[in-house]
Amino acid sequence: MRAIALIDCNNFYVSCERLFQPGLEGKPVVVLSNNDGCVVSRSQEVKDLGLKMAAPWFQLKDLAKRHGIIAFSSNYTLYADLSNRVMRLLSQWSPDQEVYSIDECFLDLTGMADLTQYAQTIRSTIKQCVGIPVCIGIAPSKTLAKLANHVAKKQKHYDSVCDFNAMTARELDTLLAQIEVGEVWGVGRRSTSRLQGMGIVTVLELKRSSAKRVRAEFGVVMERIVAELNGVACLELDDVTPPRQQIICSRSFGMPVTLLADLEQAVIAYTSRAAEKLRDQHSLAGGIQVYIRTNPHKEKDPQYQQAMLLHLFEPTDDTRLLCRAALSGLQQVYRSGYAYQKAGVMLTEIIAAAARPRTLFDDVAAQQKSAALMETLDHINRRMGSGTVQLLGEGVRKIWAMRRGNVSQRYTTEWGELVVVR
DNA sequence: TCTGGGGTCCTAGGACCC
DNA sequence: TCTGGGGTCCTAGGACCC
Repeated sequence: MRAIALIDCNNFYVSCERLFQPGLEGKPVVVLSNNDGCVVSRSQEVKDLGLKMAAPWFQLKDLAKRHGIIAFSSNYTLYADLSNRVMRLLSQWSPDQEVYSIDECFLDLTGMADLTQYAQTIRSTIKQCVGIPVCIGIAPSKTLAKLANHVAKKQKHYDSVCDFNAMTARELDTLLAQIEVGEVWGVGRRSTSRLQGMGIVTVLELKRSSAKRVRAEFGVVMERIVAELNGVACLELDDVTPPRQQIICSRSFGMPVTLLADLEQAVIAYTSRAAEKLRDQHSLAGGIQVYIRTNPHKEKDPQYQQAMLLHLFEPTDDTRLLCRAALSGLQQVYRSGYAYQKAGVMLTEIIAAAARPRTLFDDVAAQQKSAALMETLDHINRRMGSGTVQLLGEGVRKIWAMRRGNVSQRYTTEWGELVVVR
């Protein structure tokens, strides 16, 4: 039988913070989104308090004070590094790995003997070598593996590993009858309430529903989910990550921004980040979209949002050319008299750098100069830290920069921020 | 009275995920 | 005062073509 494992780090960002401050073990801890906006990771103690995922932090401050909740700003440099360590280690247990997100991956364990024991070994090795606790679900399809992982997390007697393949069909169905349909991977809020309206409330009911009816009501995506619940693997492991088809960099500002000059700085900064990602995957972009918006939560304020897509003369990965286009778009959508809360850029029409279309009019010398300059820029910033060299247009004062009230150190990637042991 | 059929490409919007 | 960021896939509808 096919055996697909889903390994998921427990409260990943919180676990990363605790790793370097072990005194926080057992205490309620949250990690906040950019700008300290929402709660994006909660320790078990915080979940037990009933605090919801993605809740706005400013509404919770009183509650947090009462319960002594410790809040961290997000530190993606740290999380990405620890994630890489976990993933690299996990890749040793199977030739077939799909890194699905920063804190979870699929492994194909088909053919391995004694899977529960095998998974326990994986778990304890990750804990010992990196220090991050994980849960593991095993099943014949990805969708079921996600569910098995959910069970491993919620039902303590499974000891963090749940293998559906080791159960009888009847045992599995009994378990599925206890889980709400909204827990299924790919069934979001909208579909949940529509399914409930059709009388499909539990996972077992969805599993047993008619494929034809589901297809007619919801389309092929839901039809596939039902097949996967029945143990028919429709989704393969993607072990090579294809290059992104779009690259987005957008951010809310630390304070409302009204001046075009400040928006220009932000747009140059975001375009620069996006262009770095573009070059990282050896691609060129043929288009760039820029957008700005006011704060939709402030209903009393005048609202405005506008986006503009610009097509470049030819595909490029040169930060300067992308910025020039982005700025021209920004100047066209900008209206004075609004308090802007967010800006963003999106690179589109992405192609492989190797597939750059050649024309009679190519200025090869200019292209080579551009490539050399971008390579040097990236090299310095990789070596000396991001932002060491930047376009002057990004500005220095940066009043729009995001708030990060309590960010931890980059313990694993900066010499100056290593842990100090007394 | 009656106005083809089939295909592609693009865009916008919806839904979902972490 | 204060509400994240980055991505994918699917569908419907319009434009256009032969």
